[in-house]
Amino acid sequence: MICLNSELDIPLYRQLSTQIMESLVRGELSTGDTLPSVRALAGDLGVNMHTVNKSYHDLEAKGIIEIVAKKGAVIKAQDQKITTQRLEHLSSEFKPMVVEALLSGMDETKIHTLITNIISTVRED
Amino acid sequence: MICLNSELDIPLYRQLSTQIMESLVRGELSTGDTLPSVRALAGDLGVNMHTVNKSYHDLEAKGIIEIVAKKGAVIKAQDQKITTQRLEHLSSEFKPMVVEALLSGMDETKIHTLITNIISTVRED
DNA sequence: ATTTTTGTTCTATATTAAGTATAACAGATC
DNA sequence: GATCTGTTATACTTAATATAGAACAAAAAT
Repeated sequence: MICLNSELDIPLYRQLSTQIMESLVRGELSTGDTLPSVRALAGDLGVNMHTVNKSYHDLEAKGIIEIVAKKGAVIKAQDQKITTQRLEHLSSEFKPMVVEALLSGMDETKIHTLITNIISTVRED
Repeated sequence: MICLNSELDIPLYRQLSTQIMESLVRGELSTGDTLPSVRALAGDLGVNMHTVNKSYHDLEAKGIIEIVAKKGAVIKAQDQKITTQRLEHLSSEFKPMVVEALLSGMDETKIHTLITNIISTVRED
């Protein structure tokens, strides 16, 4: 179940993108599945059509879904090869947080444990 | 050496905060050290005084420095105890990236390796 | 004691991101 | 043919980011 919170300082369209990606990780969504229409989902979530549309295009830019004009959005098959470019992108996004964690007094082992716990909660929730 | 890039879609004040935190991790800055005045650093970096000021207050909010009015900004001693609250905050910030990494085809082991590499580059650079 | 430097505060402006709102278009579906 | 679809366009609001200039009062330097 998707649940958005406008009180958070995370944009609604990004909350939606993340939660759809989490559903994919959990296996609640699989390759070939069709996402609801932007109007239908916007109605369900109580947000504007354009907010959902932006999220879908966000997911398309990430290579997660494919939007077929005037038909709908379909989950794409995930590449199992990680490109060097993609790895560098992920690295630059992780870096500021790793620095923050280190300054909070966490060592490498504790950060690994944190990551492991996050993976567990994403898979179980 | 601090280097800002206005072409990136990361705010200048946040780039500055992160790079100061990296200097701390590397040991180039230590508890008790004084940061340059907001005007001096702004002049060196070619940005506005208020941008540096915002970064300093960002670091103060994170508990990294202490700003003494009309004197300067000093590096605070870092807490070595991680509160549950802080851990949950870090967890919620890491989560969207962990999900992205998983969908990129990375498994838990590969994410751990990525984190290890990031820590190495931050400490050596 | 005067000057300079300091962080702070205020006003102002410009740009961009985020979100909502409405409308119209044209292809796909029923 | 009517409905649903993603798309596109315009318009508006709010907030974040960044720059700019000015003024204030306390600290530091001379």
